[in-house]
Amino acid sequence: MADSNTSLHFGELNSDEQLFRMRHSAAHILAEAVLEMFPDAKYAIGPPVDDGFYYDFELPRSLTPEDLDALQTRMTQSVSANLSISGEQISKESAREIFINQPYKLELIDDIEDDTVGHFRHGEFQDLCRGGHTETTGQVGAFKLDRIAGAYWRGNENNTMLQRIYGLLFTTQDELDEYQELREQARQNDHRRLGRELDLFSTQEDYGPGLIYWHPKGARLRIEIEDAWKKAHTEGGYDLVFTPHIGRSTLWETSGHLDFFAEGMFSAMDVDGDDYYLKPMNCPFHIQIYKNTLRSYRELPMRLAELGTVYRYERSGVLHGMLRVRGFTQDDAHIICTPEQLDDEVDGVVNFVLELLGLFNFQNVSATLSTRPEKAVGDSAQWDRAEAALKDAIERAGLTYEVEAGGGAFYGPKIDFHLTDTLGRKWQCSTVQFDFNLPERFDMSYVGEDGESHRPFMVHRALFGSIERFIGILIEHYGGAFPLWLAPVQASIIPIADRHLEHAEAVANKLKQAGIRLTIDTAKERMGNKIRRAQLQKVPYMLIIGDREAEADAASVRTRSGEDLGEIVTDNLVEKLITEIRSGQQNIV
RNA sequence: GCCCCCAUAGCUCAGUGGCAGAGCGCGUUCUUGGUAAGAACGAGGUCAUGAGUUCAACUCUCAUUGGGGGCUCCA
Repeated sequence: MADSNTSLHFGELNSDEQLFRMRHSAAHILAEAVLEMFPDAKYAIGPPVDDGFYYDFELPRSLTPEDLDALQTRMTQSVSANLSISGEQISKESAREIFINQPYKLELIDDIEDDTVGHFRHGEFQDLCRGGHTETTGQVGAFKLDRIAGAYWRGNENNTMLQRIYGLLFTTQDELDEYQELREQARQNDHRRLGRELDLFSTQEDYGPGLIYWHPKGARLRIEIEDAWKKAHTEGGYDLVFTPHIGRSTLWETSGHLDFFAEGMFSAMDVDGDDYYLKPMNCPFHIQIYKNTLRSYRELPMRLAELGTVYRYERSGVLHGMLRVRGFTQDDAHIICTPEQLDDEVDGVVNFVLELLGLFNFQNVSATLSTRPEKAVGDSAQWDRAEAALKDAIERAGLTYEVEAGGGAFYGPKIDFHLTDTLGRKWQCSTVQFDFNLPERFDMSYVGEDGESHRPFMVHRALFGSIERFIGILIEHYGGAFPLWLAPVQASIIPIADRHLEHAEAVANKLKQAGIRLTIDTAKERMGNKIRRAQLQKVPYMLIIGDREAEADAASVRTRSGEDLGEIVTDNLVEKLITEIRSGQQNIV
């Protein structure tokens, strides 16, 4: 446990540490304000976070937004008083006396292993705390209480639900304002908003939450992505398959899903007296394809890939746009291989992930390696082997990664790759998971060089994770302004007057023959308005057709970034667009 | 699932215990134009659903459904 912070001065601190202390002190000041407002409040914990701080409380009533304003005002008073913040180590006994009426603090004290605990105070306020504070309450910078949320005590859903107050805090008011401004801009890129504005997808709230309807433009985006995926997989040595959407209960009994994943599955449907289930995963089906005949080591590695649509019962509170849904399509594949092939296969998958994400210009991909949990199937030698294969692959690829010790599934270790949405929330997309369970349960085998039967290794992997989630993130990533090859509408042809329609159609035909997706805006509107409409739809190119262009068999080209490329002869325009489309697609492999 | 908030036109949102509103979008007509909004007129609503309180409920209360922010979960 850290001791008092008073020996350090701000000048010696790097700014991260300084900000951390400001946020931590602000949390204390918040707790002080809450205790003034509610003398009976029970206060729990209040750490700094990425954009500020929070503190959890048990209160006699629910907080309202007005309460936040009042609390903010009280906090400001404490800041103005510029009280000195001091800390010391005290015995657990004296701590228990101080916090005699604070059950959460007492629980924390009990769990601290040292003989002494940290005790911090400013003015009348005191808190159990390991330290890391500013010297006075006047040094906390610019803050704004932001929102109220619920949070379980110690993150356990069996415990009391506390009220959490989040505050934003930055060194200066300018930085705080800037952060709030940026956050507001980020909201403009929310995929749910853009999905509606750009007519990409919808959910039908009356007819089942968490189910995505792909509108023509969203479907086009998806088709382009799936086509690229299929091409890359075919070239990458995968075999594409299709499997059923439902299976008899016997399949799910063998796979263990009815034992371990029943809560995540939709209820059974009766078919001729048997229970059938919608698939929550594709694995058991791919395994059937493998097991359909006796396999030789010569056939391995076998890589079976499918854009497999699965349905999972997700609890209502977790659904979120396209990012967490109840029906989604995994770009799933199962690699079945010999132990000798393992390292190459894992390398191949990790590189494939990076190539595919590279196609969409995702930067700063971070990985998590999750290792053996306490309850696990398979022997430890296998686990060691698999974990080493994953770790080596990730290091050879030069990725930064975190290790989540014990975070693996009971059936095998895994690597996850996370992408970040517009509001900074991380979502698991790509994943590479070993499975020591299903090969056993389904008694998978191959005949080795030695003529004996062997158990193969099996790796689950998904590059996008789910098409829905990936495209949701992708919409935010591009802010709806997709690169030309992905744009649902690549060009909008804008005739200036009705007499230019004929040439507009001639240009359209040439572009269409080259496979370019376009619309002709024939509305009885001014050109300026048509440009505006195309602009709002984030159409990459606007092709203006007037007298001059009709004369020259050309179009005046405007980009959605507002650039005027001037008049381009139609044939050259086709060439230009095709080149740009191909270069976008060929970012891959 | 849990805590809090929310639900009014296709969208974004005002509003009141006593006749339902705006902007955008949509339709019609006029306008035929040169790089982000031409004009006029018009159509759109069981104010999410169900119960309750009231002379009277879109408005207050409760429940349900759905949405949002978190928490938990995501073998």
